[in-house]
Amino acid sequence: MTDINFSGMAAKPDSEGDDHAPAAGGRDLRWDIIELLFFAYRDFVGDADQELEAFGFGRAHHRVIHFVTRYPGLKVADLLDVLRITKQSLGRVLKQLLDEGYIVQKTGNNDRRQRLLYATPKGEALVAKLAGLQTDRINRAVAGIDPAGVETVRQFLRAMIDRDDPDKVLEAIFGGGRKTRE
Amino acid sequence: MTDINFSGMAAKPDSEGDDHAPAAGGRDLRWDIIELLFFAYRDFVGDADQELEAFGFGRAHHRVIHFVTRYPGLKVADLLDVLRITKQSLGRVLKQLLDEGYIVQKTGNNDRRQRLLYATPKGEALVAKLAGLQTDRINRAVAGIDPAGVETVRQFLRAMIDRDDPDKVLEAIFGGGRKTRE
DNA sequence: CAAGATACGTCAATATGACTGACATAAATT
DNA sequence: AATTTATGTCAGTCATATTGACGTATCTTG
Repeated sequence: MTDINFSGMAAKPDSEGDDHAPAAGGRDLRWDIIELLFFAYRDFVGDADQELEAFGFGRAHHRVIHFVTRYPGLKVADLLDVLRITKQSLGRVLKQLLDEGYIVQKTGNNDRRQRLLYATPKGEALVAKLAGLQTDRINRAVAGIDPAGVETVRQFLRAMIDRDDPDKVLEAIFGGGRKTRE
Repeated sequence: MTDINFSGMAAKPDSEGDDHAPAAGGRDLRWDIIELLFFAYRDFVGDADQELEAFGFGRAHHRVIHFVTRYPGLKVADLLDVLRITKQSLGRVLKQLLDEGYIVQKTGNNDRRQRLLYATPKGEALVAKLAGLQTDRINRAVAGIDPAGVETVRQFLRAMIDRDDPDKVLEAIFGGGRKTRE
């Protein structure tokens, strides 16, 4: 797992006076969320890892095929914004997915320089398989939470995201308007 | 960023009948959480990246110094369980942190083979700085959420974590109720 | 139209953080 | 005394990321 820097809890918090973390006893109110995010995300992405191995892919492939499936017609430049990697890094992974038939490119109608990306049925099937594992985990996690609570979770996650430079995908997520769906 | 495989939304979900994701319009109820987790985590860990660069460290260093600060006296073996990496991978990073004075080792009292890890004031200061950025983000995110809602968020995150093989740190986190060392 | 900017692809070199496998040492356990 | 455990380390490899440079097709602009 990667990558992931994850978090950090502070040894000497000073922001709220009362917030400090005495070793393993007496849990605090905010740093525990840092840790929870680390472990939750670690296990969440771990779900897909085993499956990916069977296909000879890594997490980078998952991210690419996922967003292409989810946002058909995504341009290469859009993908770079979303993933925040360089085109050189994307290149290798994207080429593999193209060569192995998980993604196809179509020349843009308005701008023929663009290569619009689309998942093939093969690609969609892979994404569906991987997403199934993760939605299963999410469904289990929200099992004991009422609809209003689930909306609160969504609100929290949305509020954790930077909105300074919303790329195309983030705009879709945030509905362009207010935070909640619309 | 690594690292991080992240998520995936499915193109053809079939688990709940109603859960499917039509491109970028008509957002669904579960797959959006997959994406939200990806972006939230991406930005969350991104907070620390710039700071780490200034110190010449990477995310791996952050994870190590963080947990050592948070759980003083952690054994090397405990750290391997938490981070889920091999000792070879940990070795290089840990050695750097030791050499540069962010961490010190002490021989275990009961078992003299053990190297118990402790953060130095220098190490704690770094962790505090990094954690501050992340708790700021969390505090901003929960600003519009009432205490009960925040507890719901915590409940959700806890439920996202695998409990099969709880390591020492996870026990502390979940012991919140009773096993926490206390 | 010519010049420049843009979207994309690619070659080359490098870094980080992970891996497997093997082996060494000290200290605890049997 | 033999074995197991906790840790460290050497050596090689892999996946994914980086920067920098360059090429080419295509769109935009003066």
